[in-house]
Amino acid sequence: MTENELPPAPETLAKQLKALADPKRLRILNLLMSGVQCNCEIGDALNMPANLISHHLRVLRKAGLVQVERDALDARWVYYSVNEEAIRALVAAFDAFFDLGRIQPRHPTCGPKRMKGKPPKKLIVKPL
Amino acid sequence: MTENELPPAPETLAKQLKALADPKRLRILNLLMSGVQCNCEIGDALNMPANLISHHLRVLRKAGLVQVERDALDARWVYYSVNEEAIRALVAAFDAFFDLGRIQPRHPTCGPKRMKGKPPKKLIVKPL
DNA sequence: GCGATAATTCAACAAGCGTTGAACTATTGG
DNA sequence: CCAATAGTTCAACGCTTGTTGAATTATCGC
Repeated sequence: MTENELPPAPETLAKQLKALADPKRLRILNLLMSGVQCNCEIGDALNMPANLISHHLRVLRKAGLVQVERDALDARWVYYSVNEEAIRALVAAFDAFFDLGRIQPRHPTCGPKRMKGKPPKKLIVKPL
Repeated sequence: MTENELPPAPETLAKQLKALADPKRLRILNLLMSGVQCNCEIGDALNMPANLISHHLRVLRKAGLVQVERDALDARWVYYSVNEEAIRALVAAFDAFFDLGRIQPRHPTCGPKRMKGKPPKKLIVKPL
C-alpha cells in the first residue's frame, strides 16, 4: 500500500474479524487452510458435533470466507474450502490497516495549556 | 514464514482478533495508527464520550495492542499509542495463518463409499 | 417405502459484550 | 481548600453469541 491509500472501512473489517474471533472457527479454518474437508472430517479432527460445525461454517460462509460444494455423485457429502479471493483481500486489508509505516509524529490538538503552539515535551513513562 | 512453521494457537489469535472485532475500536486504532492521541483528542475526532473511549482503550490495552503514557508535566493528560511490537507480531501471525501457500490437495478420510481408496471426483457446484 | 446417513436448522439457555449514566480518582491552579 | 479538568471505573440494561439437544431436510441403497 502507498501512503495515499485509505485503510478499509472499520465496519467491513470488523465484521470479518468478528467471524474469525472464535477459537473453534479458527480451528475449522486452519483445517480448511490445508485442504478441502467435509463436515464429518472436521468433526473427527476437532471432536465437534455436526450441528455445531454447521453453525460455525454458516458464520464463516456469511462472512464470505469459505465456499461450499456438494459431491458430484452423492449429494449427502458437502465439501468446504477457503475462499481464496476473500482471504487474499482480507489479508491485504489487514496489512494495510496495520501498516506501521502509517505512523506519524504526534500533532497535539489538545493537552496541557503550556503545550499549545509548542512542540510536545518528551514523554516519560509513569505507572498507571 | 516457511512451510515448516506452525500457525499460531487459535486461542491466542482469537483473543486478539476479538479485541479488534468492533468498529469503534478499529476507529480508535486507526487514529492511533497515525499518531499518539489522548482521550479527548480521540473523543473530538470520533464524537465518542470519554468513558466509552476509556472502556474500549482498556480492551485494547488488555489485548496488548496499545500502550499508555502520562504527560511528563501534567499527569491529567494520558497519551495512547499503538504497541508496534505487538502489532508487528500480530500481522506476522495473521499472515502466517492465512498464507494461501499452505493449501494442499484434498486427502479424503471420509466421503461416499465409492470414494475410498480412489482419487476424489471432480467436484461440481450445486446450489445449497 | 423405509432405514441409514450426512448435514442443516430450530429453540432455549447462559454467558458475553457494547452502551449509558453516574460515581469516583487523581491532578492542577487560584 | 476548592473548583475545574482529564480520565477511569462501576452498575445496570438490552442485545449478541456460543452451545446443547431435538427436529428437520435431503439423499442413498436395499
